[in-house]
Amino acid sequence: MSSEIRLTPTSFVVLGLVEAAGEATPYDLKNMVAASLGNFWSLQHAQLYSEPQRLTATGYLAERRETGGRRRRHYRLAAKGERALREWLAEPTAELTEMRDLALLKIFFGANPVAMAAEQVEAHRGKLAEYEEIMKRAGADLPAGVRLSLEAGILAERTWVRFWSRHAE
Amino acid sequence: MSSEIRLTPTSFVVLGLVEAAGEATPYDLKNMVAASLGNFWSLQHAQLYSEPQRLTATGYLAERRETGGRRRRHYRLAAKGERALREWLAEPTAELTEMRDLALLKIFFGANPVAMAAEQVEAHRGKLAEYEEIMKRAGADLPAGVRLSLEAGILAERTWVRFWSRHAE
DNA sequence: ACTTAGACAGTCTATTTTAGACTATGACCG
DNA sequence: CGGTCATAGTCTAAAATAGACTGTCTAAGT
Repeated sequence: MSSEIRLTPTSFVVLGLVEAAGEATPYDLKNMVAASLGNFWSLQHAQLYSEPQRLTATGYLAERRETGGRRRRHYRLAAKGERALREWLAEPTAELTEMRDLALLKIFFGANPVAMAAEQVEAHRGKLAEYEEIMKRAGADLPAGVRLSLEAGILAERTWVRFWSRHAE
Repeated sequence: MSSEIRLTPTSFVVLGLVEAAGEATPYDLKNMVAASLGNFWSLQHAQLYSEPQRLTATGYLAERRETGGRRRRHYRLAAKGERALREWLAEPTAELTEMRDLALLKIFFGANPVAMAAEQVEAHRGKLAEYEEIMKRAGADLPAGVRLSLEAGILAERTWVRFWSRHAE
């Protein structure tokens, strides 16, 4: 439990996922991210190995290490982590969606929108279809928060499909 | 012109802005970012001091330094930078919008959406109003690409206002 | 029994980016 | 002349990214 660290969004992603799983290895986390929140909050898989170590060193997580075989590390929430997560969840934020859209950046600097549009429409349609599929299959059993963020993703993708379609000529 | 560097989106932001300005100091760039693309592609102002140096060292930009006073550095596009920018603009991308939304992340992990919604509606309404104001005042004279990305921002903000309003109860 | 392909699981490094404190210069006002 | 505000720039530690690289286990085919 060395000197304190700053808790970043990445930290809360780890804390939140570990809580949801009860106990998880970095590899589990990686799969959880890929299947859900990775769609709207991307991070490097290497982070899912280093961040839990940071959080363990400072008492937010507890680690249990396999003695044989791959000596995997299994993490669970420590009381301190639980508390930190609760507090973070309770605190509303006025921070806005931050977006990074390479296609839009190119347009801004004068790239030809028609040339961009075809690929973008297709890519966004694909994402939209994927989300709608998840919603159709699993929508009803999803935890409320997960479903809500999925809905947000669907709305956002629809917006982009509309936007780019308009410029596809 | 030392060993090559990787050109990142940040590099193209600098190249693009320098081209638009003809010649610019980091401080000019900082103001340009704040007034326009900073809304949809955030970056640290310190980057606008270090990135042009990187680009100058590798021949993408040319630097002219004031001899007296503040010894400001003025940058303009070198032929190599011009070429790189052209190529980047011409190349379409299938990369999707990447978004980072703290409020949504909290919701995902079970935060109370009603508690989040009030602040979010207000913040997004504010942003939307700001964009619409710019569009109303300057819309007609804006370069096409700039106007288009502004339109995209407006659509996105409307989507978010609608989403959060629905949950504001 | 042996091998090998593919899924599973994790590590590493260099570079970039972020957060944000800190410093300095010039211009104008009383 | 001194203060204050806008202008302009620097610095550092910590965190994140890109992506190559290395192992381990299982199961199917030979």
